[in-house]
Amino acid sequence: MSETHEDTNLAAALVGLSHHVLHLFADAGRAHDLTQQQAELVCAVIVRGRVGMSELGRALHMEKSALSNLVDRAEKRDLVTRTRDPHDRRATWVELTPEGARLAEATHDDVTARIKGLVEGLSGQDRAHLTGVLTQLRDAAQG
Amino acid sequence: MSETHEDTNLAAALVGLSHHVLHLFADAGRAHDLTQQQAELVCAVIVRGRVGMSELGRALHMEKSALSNLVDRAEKRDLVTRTRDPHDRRATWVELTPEGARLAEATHDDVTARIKGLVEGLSGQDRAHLTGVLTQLRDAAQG
DNA sequence: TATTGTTATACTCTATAACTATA
DNA sequence: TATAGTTATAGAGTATAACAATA
Repeated sequence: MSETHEDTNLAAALVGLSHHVLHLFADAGRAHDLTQQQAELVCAVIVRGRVGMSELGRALHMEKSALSNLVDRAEKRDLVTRTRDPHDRRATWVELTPEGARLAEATHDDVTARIKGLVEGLSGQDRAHLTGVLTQLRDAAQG
Repeated sequence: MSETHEDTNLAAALVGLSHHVLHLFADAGRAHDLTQQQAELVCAVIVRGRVGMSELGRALHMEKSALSNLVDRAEKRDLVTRTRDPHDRRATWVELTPEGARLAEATHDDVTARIKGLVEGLSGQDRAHLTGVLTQLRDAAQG
């Protein structure tokens, strides 16, 4: 197999797997009456503790206006709260409510468990290697 | 690092990377005035040649009604056509129009190129290993 | 009866651009 | 001037359920 052809296979496998992984948020969220985007939002907040709108936009790859709307709806559903940063009054911090934290934890655990189930067919060596490579790729992508 | 902790890292890296990969469709599509979902649709069709609604729904992880709406809009924009299967008149085949095929090829090439750019920092050995593992995971996920 | 797909309804999500407030 | 975020508008995407047609 040529290198180019193999890269094409790599790309196809990565795209198919990415679809599957993000769909896990839809599945896990549905169990708690959260949309996929709401599930991604609360999981992104819980792993960061407290997070600004800009960082959240980068993490979720959303325009600031789309994120503002998403946070609006999440706030109405008592999942998150907004607070102003007193040191830079332009900035907003997003935090989970107790209810949001409860759903976020359940959803995050569910997604993580599903991913663990997905990779359990791999050898420990393959998993360790995969973790290193994926981390490197993700950091390169976000860098 | 414990195995459990390492699996958590694996899950986090996979989620972050999946976000990035699917966002490539949004970027690549925008260059041709396609939404992310339209870009995913025409790319899914071009790699399959001609495809039924059910298979498309599985590939894109969409409910049949959502897919029906997406294909409606794509048909209005002259990206795809629907034809009835004469052997099973319940079934519908989706094909690309010449215009749809042109945009699909450009978008697919663009996404593939971006993914190749992403993995070019890896050694040939790491890439080959990654291709094997990702293919295995994708097939397990879709199986 | 089961399957394939569409339609109806009511939301949620998103992009673009114009806007406010703060730095 | 630049940055952080919101609002307005209009359209795209989605889930649920009810529906029609075919197998």
